[in-house]
Amino acid sequence: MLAHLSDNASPSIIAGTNARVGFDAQRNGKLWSNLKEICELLQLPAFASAADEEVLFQHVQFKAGQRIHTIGQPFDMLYIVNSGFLKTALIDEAGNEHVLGFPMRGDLFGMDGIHSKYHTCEAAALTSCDIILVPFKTLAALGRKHAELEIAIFSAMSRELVREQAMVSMLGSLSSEARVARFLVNLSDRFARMGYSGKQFNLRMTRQEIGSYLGLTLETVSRTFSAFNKIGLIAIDQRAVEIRDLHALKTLRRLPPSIGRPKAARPTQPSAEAA
Amino acid sequence: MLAHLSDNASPSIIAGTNARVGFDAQRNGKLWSNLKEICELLQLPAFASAADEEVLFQHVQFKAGQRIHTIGQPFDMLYIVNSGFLKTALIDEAGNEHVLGFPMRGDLFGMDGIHSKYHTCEAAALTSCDIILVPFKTLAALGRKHAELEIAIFSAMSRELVREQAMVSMLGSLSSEARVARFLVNLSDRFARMGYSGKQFNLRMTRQEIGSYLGLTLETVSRTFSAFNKIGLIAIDQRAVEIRDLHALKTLRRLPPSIGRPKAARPTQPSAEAA
DNA sequence: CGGCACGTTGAGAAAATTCAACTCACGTGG
DNA sequence: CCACGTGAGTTGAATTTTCTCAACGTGCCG
Repeated sequence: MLAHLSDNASPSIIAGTNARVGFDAQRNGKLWSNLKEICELLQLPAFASAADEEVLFQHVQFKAGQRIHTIGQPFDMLYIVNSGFLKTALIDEAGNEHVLGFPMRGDLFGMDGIHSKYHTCEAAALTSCDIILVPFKTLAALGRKHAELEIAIFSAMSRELVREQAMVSMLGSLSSEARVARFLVNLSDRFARMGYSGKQFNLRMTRQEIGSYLGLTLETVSRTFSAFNKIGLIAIDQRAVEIRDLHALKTLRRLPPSIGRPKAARPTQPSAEAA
Repeated sequence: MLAHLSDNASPSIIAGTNARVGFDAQRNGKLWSNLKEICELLQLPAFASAADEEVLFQHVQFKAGQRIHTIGQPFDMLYIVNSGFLKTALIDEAGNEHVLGFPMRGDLFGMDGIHSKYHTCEAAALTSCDIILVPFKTLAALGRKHAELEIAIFSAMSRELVREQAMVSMLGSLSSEARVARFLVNLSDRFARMGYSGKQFNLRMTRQEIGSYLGLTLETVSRTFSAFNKIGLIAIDQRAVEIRDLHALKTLRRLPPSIGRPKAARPTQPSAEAA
């Protein structure tokens, strides 16, 4: 119960250029961050002049299940995750959700809306979240003022582009096992970078959401987890994961045939038998 | 035989801020474009002050098979297609190519390199191409000068992001037939927008490249084309395509079972038979 | 203590791949 | 000028992978 929340996806106070820090930082249990803090959070090289900027960005809390933005909603903000876990997703014509990513601390999202001025995907909180609102116009204006910041914004978008390209490549060519393995390695990396254990962590999303993200069914995800568990690559119990053999997960391409589908070893010549 | 080309992916003349238009536009058979022309080519709203900019951007010609940039190559340019057809692709650890897109006239590419300062994918010409070189530093500086241009660059990157998200969603959830259908519809749209016929056109890429792009094997692509041909959605002969039923292609989810795989109608009860 | 969403597991079906043979178009060199 | 080699494309059959459907555990919230 972190804070009282207005409602679904429409924070009524607009982040921007008002506010003195000491006072407003505490008001309503909300926080405000300056440009320097944001650069650090995003792991951008905080450039010299950033410290001089007095612009403050508002934090807003969301509870699990709440949407930060929805499909079709007019775009005017970017969002930075200060804490908590989210998912971003597309809804296709048939009404099926397709998960695009799982933003967490330090991740920037909402950039899908820049082009059409409307969001083309939705973002929802998987846990309680603390999100920093970054009015796009404010950010663009700052970019025009500070060359390093402009480049940093381009860079952040480029990074997202590269990430999605890797995703496309993975979906296009890897087996289900390899996809699940890489998903775990990726989570492990991100938890480690956040200062948490990269070896033991809790999944914040359902098998369904993982499957949607990886282009697999929830059953295939579940079976693959079980198979990894059986051969000692991981230990998994519900949402609690322990990475046991990171290297194997990183390099895994395909499981030996007999593991995933427990079938008697097949003779190399499947010729005359089983009459 | 459009022009004499230096070599693979290393145009020796650096585009930038030199050059008087009338003279250099013809020198060496090369062309130079100003900011206004580029905005038009990219279908950006050409803003007022763009016309005043005297910066010129160099064109370079590539022949089919040549690479515009390679993986690992230091990034300093963006590229705009003035004419011709290309592919962009990732090479995975196993050495397999994974096609990411097929840039054509009006498309901007090379943005993958902004983040890491090195290109993470390669771009190769499928036909003879005329490419405009846009030094990234020059573009960023212009963005800082013109608010509308800065927004337009963000917008172009956002559009690419949304395009890739749609791709991820497609790879994650659509059948092979639906993917191929959408691929054809997408090509049709783009040809039409370029002023060519959206009904009849030539594929510039192999079945292998289409398959790689769609996350399918070349055989599946070929079979799907044949099936579409058989039921009259398209007419196809080698690389020549005629779109016969655009609406059906747009809405296709899955082919009726008997079409793709010509098998005798199976009894609803596959019980006692085939002794 | 239900009710219910989440997760696991199995068996059979469907989709797509693999392997293989064959055809076709095109360009090169004899 | 035509034979021939080669890369591209087509098609078939068998196999593999993944999905679908279904049943059953499990843990949590009201």
